[in-house]
Amino acid sequence: MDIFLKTVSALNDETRVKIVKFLNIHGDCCVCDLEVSFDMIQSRLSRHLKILKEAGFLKVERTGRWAYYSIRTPLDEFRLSAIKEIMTLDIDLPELKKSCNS
Amino acid sequence: MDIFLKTVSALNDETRVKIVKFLNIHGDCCVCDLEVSFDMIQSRLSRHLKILKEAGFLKVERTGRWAYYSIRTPLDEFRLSAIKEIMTLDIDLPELKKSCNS
DNA sequence: ATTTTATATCAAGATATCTTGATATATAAA
DNA sequence: TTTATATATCAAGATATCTTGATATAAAAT
Repeated sequence: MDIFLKTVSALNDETRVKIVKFLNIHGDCCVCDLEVSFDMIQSRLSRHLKILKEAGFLKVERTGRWAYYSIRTPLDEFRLSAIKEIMTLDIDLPELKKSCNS
Repeated sequence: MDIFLKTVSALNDETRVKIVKFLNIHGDCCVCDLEVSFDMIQSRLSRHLKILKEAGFLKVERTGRWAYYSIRTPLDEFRLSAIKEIMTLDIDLPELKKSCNS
């Protein structure tokens, strides 16, 4: 039950739904690129990424000072179906902007 | 987006997850039977049922003074996959107890 | 008509989540 | 070794959600 609720509550936020769709479209992104793309302060973004990661939607790979977040694979059927549903949503996503020297 | 968040936030509560699993196992139940089965005060139960109904998981049929809640059909793929996931969860459900004269 | 039964809704306190700004950590550059 | 950059975490206020108890509605029984 706890894992299910963690999974579901991770999806229960407009910002995180946008992040999931954005990463599913663009693949790996470092935090600073997401920061400028979404025009979001860093602490807020970092927190949302952590929640999505701990709910099993994202993985991180660290290289130097950068942390690259992406959709975790493989995903179980429920998370997959959630992402599939998110991809059908008519959401206004920002453009991908590159900011750092990664 | 709004509908998706409504759907997801309906699942974001242990009580409602239990109700969904219970109704999926037992079929139609009136509120008072759920009330005694779950040993839950009526206003609380009524609120959770409303949230699940408005999120598209449940339907109500009224007969006399009774309101029978059940899993709505047909369900779209995402809601179906959520219920499927809920059915796999190892949750302690109460016994079905009959209370009213329905 | 009055009372009882089943359900819904509302107000208010308790609890959880989100956002911001400040601070911590850790790698790389100077 | 000092400074700059990238990311993470924490504290506190703002906002949302949950629970309870009180009240409302509406059908059936008396």
